[in-house]
Amino acid sequence: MRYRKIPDEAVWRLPMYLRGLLLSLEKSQETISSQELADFFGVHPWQIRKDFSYFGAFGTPGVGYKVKKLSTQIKKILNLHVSHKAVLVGAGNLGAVILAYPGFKIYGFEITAVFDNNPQKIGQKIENISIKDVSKLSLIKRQKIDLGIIAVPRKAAQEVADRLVEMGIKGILNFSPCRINVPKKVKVITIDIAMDLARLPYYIPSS
Amino acid sequence: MRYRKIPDEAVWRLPMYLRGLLLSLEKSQETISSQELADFFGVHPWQIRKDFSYFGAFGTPGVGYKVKKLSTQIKKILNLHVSHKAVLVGAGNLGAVILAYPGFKIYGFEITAVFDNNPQKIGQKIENISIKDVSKLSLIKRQKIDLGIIAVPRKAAQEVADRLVEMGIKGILNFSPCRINVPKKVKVITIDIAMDLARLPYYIPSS
DNA sequence: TTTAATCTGTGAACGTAAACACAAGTTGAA
DNA sequence: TTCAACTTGTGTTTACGTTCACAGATTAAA
Repeated sequence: MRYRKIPDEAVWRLPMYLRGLLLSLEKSQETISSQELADFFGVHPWQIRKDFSYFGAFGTPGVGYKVKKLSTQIKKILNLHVSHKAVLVGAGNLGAVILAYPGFKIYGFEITAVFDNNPQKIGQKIENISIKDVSKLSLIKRQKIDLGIIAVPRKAAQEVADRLVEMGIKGILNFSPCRINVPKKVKVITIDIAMDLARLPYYIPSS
Repeated sequence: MRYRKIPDEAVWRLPMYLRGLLLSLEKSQETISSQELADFFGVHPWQIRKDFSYFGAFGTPGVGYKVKKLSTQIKKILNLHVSHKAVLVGAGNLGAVILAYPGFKIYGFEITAVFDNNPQKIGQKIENISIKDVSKLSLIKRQKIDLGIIAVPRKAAQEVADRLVEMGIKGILNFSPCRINVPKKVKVITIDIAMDLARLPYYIPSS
């Protein structure tokens, strides 16, 4: 394959494909075709093949893809072949849900530290992790944590992000409904539930 | 303006612009330029002007946009000028967080019904809404509810979605980590936290 | 009234991604 | 060994979205 710029969209879709593959793997399926995968997600098979082709040739003509092999390769592309440690800031209701969320494991994520600024919460444990004072965030420097999850009120989000960047965090999942500014080398993904909900009514014919 | 197909991406960005406008409105700002708005989100001003232009001309050359007027117009475009009622299915930890989430209000959303299948939860109240048996979902037909929020385990998600569609729900916000099949007229947005997190490590140089 | 500064709205140019079509590889049956 | 059925990988075409550049509208100052 000649060199070609990899579309952001292709990278964006890989985790989706990976989820499907891991599900097939659970069902002990050995091989899967682009058609099967496509049906699973409601996309076109050529889209999937094209996306894979940016990263190499993983399949066998006439057969399809080895589920196990392909999922391993996608994990490698996404840098998910090694497990990642994450720090959670904000131990409120949302923080508790995130901590208890079972879905992180299949991607190899582990939340190993939790911080909050509420004195009543500091020292308590949720999901077997004791909540520490956010002013002691530098504690995470000893561990190899490269991801941060922000689940604090909007007004505190930017400050927390700044601190996380100082501590060497490379990627941030932000649940506060606001943009946060970080150096270019740090990747931020913001999840804004209300905004997502606000996208629905456009497609609903008004009553 | 000549007729032109409106890019999905433009629609997608409108709720973002709206959030910025509502924030400016809180600060009693009267007018705002595309440049100001753009700086706020880290995008280009011509992108914003172009996006608006698909829906009409809202600004004044030499002045900018009236914050209040523009936000009203965007709300109208997004069909957010009327408030929307939503039903929540799944009163677990995640459900409780969603119910308590303060961000829905500014877009005019209100969760007016909650369902679960756990007998221990049915009858209890959270946020002053009593949890009802999911088998009695048809109760919502009397109310004018057009949005559904799914916060149940993956295996139950499709079934819940089917029921919601039966009840006439037009849009679904799905927090289960799976695709759900619905008729074309129903719009679904799926939020998969783990998948979003899985998108980060690609951008992190491996250690 | 004139001029300079400001800012919007939009056609056109450009760049990127999706969709297509098919060559080439693989399998299994005849 | 041959042929038919199947599936991948990718160059090309088409569609779409972004960026650009500027005409035209507005304001404020001279």
